[in-house]
Amino acid sequence: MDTNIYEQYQENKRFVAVDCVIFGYEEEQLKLLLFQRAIEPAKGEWSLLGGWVNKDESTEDAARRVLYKLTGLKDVYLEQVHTFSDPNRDPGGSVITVEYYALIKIDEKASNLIEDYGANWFTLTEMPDLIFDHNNLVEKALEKLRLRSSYEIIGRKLLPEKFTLTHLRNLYDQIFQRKFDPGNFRKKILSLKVLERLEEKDMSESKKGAFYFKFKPKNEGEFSDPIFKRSI
Amino acid sequence: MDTNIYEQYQENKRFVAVDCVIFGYEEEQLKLLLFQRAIEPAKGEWSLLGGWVNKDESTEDAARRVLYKLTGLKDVYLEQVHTFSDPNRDPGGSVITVEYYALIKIDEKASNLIEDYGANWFTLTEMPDLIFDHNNLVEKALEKLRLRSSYEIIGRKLLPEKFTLTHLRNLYDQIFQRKFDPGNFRKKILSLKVLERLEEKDMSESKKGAFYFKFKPKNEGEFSDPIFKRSI
DNA sequence: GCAAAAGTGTTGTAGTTACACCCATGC
DNA sequence: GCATGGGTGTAACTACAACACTTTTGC
Repeated sequence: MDTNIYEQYQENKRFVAVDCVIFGYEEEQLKLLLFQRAIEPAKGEWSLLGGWVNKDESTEDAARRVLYKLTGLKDVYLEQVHTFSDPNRDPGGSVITVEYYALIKIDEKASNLIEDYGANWFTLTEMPDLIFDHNNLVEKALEKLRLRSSYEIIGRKLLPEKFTLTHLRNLYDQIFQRKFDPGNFRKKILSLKVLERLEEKDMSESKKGAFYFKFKPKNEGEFSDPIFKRSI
Repeated sequence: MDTNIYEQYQENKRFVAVDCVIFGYEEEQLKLLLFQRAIEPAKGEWSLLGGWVNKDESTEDAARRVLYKLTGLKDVYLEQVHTFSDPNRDPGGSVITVEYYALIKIDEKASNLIEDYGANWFTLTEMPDLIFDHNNLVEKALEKLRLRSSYEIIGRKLLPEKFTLTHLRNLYDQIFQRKFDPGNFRKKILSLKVLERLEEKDMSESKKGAFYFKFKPKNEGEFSDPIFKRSI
């Protein structure tokens, strides 16, 4: 964009950043990707992945740009969470940040890149304290993820191609930090008819073996029923 | 704030605005307050109430500031909706806008001030087309209002001090754009025990008369049950 | 045969819907 | 007395939770 007729209001232009809460699923654990901050203030302390929103760039594009640089991944699921703008939230200066959460499949390509940035995966219970208001941001992202997970089965972007219902239940146990009843969870999920059973079994977890499932292709514009109809 | 160690990144500072979707309840109708835009581009066309976010001001403070200037009201209910940042959303230049919705009680003081600004109340069905992406913003705000209204009784900030259950139901009918069953709605609302029945009746709507109710004072930190436990 | 996870069935409860029905009163 | 909104009652349905039970198979 070349012209901007608002240039007369120049002096109240603001720093705008994005922060990403990155969720991944590895070793049957829901994990969070955290970084050691590269610039002052609080250099070296743990934080979310952040970056400036460039001139003439949308915040979502900015989030995708920093995520791509970091993981090499392009098809990342992103959802906007909230915008934080307290002028004192960042001791380095007044910065407005737009928060997103991202769901990514952890694979080796991504992992190698990630390591180069001194980043680390943490479980929700083992994560360190974060800088500024980032602990709040994580809490907000979790709330949003829970809301989303109660409207649709969220595993599509987190789980591998094929997975057992125990894997999926385990993911939900961790998102909601509670134990779902195995029988009830199975019936609920299968009643939604968004999964397709493969003929192959995972024999690693039990003698009997558990059937693998995969997501049916998602028809454009189609919405599944909410997973939990009650007391969201 | 005096120091800002980010000044080196100066050139990607951004214009940040707030836009407010203002809901009010008047003549038994849920209404939206719209404005004729005062500056170019699209000067004179209908839009939401907007304003710049000043240097070292939070977006919520900015929203309260523009609302106060407009209505003289200080205790406005505000909820952040979403942040829009497509560089082409505003033909005048690249502007990031943080959207809030506001619930206000329409009274005379406020009305007078509002009129001075060439603003007008519209019902959802009669509102004109809005500039830029503001139609989308209204839709988003409505979704958020519906979500909120299904978690708690929203009337506190919209209805007058005393009101009948028919008034409240009528408000909900309009928020959700559907008809609630009078009997079921009554039982549901009363079971939440957040309303107190007054001894006075409203005789204007029926021969029998309908009892007025008012909200019980809200205890700090107390959350009411979700209103609809099923299928939000 | 037994442990252990996979998978199925059963029962009770509570939120919700649809709708019938009574109440009070101004016309 | 009857129309009208106010207000109460009830039966059917459904989602859900709790939990008992069966299946399979490696050890």
